[in-house]
Amino acid sequence: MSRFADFPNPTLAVDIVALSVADTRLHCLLLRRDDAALVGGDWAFPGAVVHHGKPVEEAVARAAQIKAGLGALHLEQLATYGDPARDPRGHVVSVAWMAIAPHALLLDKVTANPDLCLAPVIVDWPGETGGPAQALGADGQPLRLAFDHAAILGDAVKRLRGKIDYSPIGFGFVPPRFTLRAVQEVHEAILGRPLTKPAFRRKLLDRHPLHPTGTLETGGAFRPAELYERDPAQEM
Amino acid sequence: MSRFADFPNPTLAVDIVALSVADTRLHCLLLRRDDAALVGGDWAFPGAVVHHGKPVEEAVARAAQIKAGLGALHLEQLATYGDPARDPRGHVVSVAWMAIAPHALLLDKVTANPDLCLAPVIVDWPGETGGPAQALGADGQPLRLAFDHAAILGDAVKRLRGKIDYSPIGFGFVPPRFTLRAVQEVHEAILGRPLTKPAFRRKLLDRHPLHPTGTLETGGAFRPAELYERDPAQEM
DNA sequence: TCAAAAGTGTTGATACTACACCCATGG
DNA sequence: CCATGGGTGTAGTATCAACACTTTTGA
Repeated sequence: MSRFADFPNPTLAVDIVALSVADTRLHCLLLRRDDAALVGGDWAFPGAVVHHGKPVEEAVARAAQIKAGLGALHLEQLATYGDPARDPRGHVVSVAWMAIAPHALLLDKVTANPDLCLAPVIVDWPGETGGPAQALGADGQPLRLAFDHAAILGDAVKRLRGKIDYSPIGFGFVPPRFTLRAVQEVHEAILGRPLTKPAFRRKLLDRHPLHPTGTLETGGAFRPAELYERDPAQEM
Repeated sequence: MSRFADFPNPTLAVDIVALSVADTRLHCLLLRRDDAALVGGDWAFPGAVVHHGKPVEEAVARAAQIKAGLGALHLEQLATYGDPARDPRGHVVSVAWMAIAPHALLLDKVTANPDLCLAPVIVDWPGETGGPAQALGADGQPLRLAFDHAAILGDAVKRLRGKIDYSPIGFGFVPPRFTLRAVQEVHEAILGRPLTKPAFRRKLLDRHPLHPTGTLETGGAFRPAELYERDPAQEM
């Protein structure tokens, strides 16, 4: 390490793109910035600096748990963003991570912390083209995101769209017991288009080992749907 | 940046996984290490340290061009590896990049630099399971790779296998004018299994805008194949 | 004219979509 | 018994893999 100390080093950080689905729409967790004028936006993803000698995952845990209050959830590395101009305060290279959680879990943290918000996510581009994404405020207007976080958000959506079909990642958005309709809403929110119910049900049931629990949804009007759960041996 | 200078920082570096296909087998470019005892292996991917204020891509260019002599080729970020123990000399977080090139291009660099080699790549795991990969020496025995480079190599192959079907990335392994058979060999090398010719031809021609050039392959015995080229407007 | 590889046509199986339909429940 | 969403059956279509076949060249 003596050899490396000679080089002037960029700072290394992580940013957490925490996502959930509600009302057939993707939402992301954002943290209010005091220094909006300095960092070029009012809102940003929760982040943390990587410390020397500690795993990158330690910074991820710090950003996700302490700053945003998240517990155990699905975490996946997205990409690393290294433009020297991305942070006006200095050269900060950031490893972006995507966190997937049921909406209620993120909502709890938002109500507990007034500096957090859960903003609906909008993408302009169709399919898997790629590009930046927007987060909407309570008034329906796009929020000003700091740094390159609009681009990171777009990359997160692109990653999700690319793997939602074949991977079990969609189950990260629903509680351990869920209706098939809830999973369908997750897929519709991510893909940004409606799906046909019978086709979706069948694909889901033969692609993933799901068990009907026998218990039914409660609280809804009309016929209650059956609750399913994933095979506990399966991982993301 | 004054705020960030307080934190002790890991060193940030890049590693280049340069890949090509020959003899229906994937090959990777490796650099001989003088310090094999220190870094835990005789061979490693070419790398470079990221300098403060310079884009990460600048380090990629340095690692790819100066150390390995590569020119313009397809580059794609793989992932970032941050285990504090991955480099015995100190905490070095590395952003791994995949470089795709025609085999002849890498072979030229290897013959020009005796510290480089182009090693066949072997994976134990089937399909898209994932896991570490091995690079073979001239004697057919696995080479000792430094750091976590066996895991990085495995991740590179996994990425390739995941996107070779729908993405045009396979064309990065062949020259601008190529036979369809050459592209098929690339796909077979990446997937690790034989493909049927008619199905492959049709899928390739449907999915990508390819133009027959009218000129034929030369130098082969038997019937020469037609040379195709990609639509110049298309990008990776 | 023969061997080997280029390139094409056809068929059978599979997967997916779309539509129609039945079921169960609260009011 | 009616409106509404849960859940299933069926048929048409597009996709894909395997096989057989024809074509073209060098020796």
